[in-house]
Amino acid sequence: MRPVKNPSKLDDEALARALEQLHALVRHRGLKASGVREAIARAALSHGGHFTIDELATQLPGAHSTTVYRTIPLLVDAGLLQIAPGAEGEGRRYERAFEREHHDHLVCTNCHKVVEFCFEAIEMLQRDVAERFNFSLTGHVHELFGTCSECRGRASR
Amino acid sequence: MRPVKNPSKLDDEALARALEQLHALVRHRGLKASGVREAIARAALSHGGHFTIDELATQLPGAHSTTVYRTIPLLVDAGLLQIAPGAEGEGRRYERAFEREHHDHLVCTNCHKVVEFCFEAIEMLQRDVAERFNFSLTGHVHELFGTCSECRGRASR
DNA sequence: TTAGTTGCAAAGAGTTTGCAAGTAC
DNA sequence: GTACTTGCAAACTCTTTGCAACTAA
Repeated sequence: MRPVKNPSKLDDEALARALEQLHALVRHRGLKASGVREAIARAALSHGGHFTIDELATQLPGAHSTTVYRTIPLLVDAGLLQIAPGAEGEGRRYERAFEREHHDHLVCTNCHKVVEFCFEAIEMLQRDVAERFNFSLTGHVHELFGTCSECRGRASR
Repeated sequence: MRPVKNPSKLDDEALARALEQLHALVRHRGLKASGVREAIARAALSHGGHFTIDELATQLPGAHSTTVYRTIPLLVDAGLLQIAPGAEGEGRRYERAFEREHHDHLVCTNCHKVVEFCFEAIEMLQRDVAERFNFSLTGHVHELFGTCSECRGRASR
């Protein structure tokens, strides 16, 4: 088990790879190139954390929110983004998936601090579960909730 | 690891305990008894799986959906129901929490079939993670996504 | 009598769709 | 020229709120 560092912004090369991956899907589907779509992709990939479609649209005066709504599923299909888990009740949130290592979350329910971790032993057991029930596994959401040491210390003081 | 049988309906005694637990909360909050509320509680507790508020309201011609929307949070606070995780995108879903053993979910992303399972080995590793990062664990969301054998068979045909 | 409960209608938030104008190829 | 893309407005779904009538205590 090990902590996962917060996703640093993609460097220019990685961004180019991501856009090429998107263009590959665009070509494959017989769609056309578009500057607005690329701008949305750039903004989404550069965003460090979890974002809603509306937040992204606000950052992009050049793109109407409807267009962002229409573009995000394409970016998900292209493997650039994924739905961010959690966010019960609010609008759906997305996060970068491209060249981002897999991680699970440990969340402090008091101060909302998030620790990202990666634990191969758990992933192995998940594969066992899927096999046992004859599922072919494509993903998972795994979030642990609790109280961090700081908050416990603060509470007992 | 073992599957968790679909929650069989509560027997009459258990149902009575659940309703008493609800009435305790109602009294504690200074609310009043109500037949409609009890009917909603009965229907929610008797429902075998995950349900939306609208589905529940449809089963209850005697209760307006607005009333169900108003009642469900009370049932959650009373420990009778909990939000069913997953359901990304659709309306929120609930499931029984009262006298129901803990379980995680394996969800088919194609037909939305849900298998509930319980795997103590994973729970142990979760406790290890929490300990490693000095968190005191209070809960978790753990859902595996994939394609079930039926859907894979259908797709390859 | 007082205060919680209910149904109905309307308001809100988030998201999707129809359409006409614009644009890539 | 054909077909995809975009912005705008409207529609749609899910959920919440305001209000008047009803009801438990």
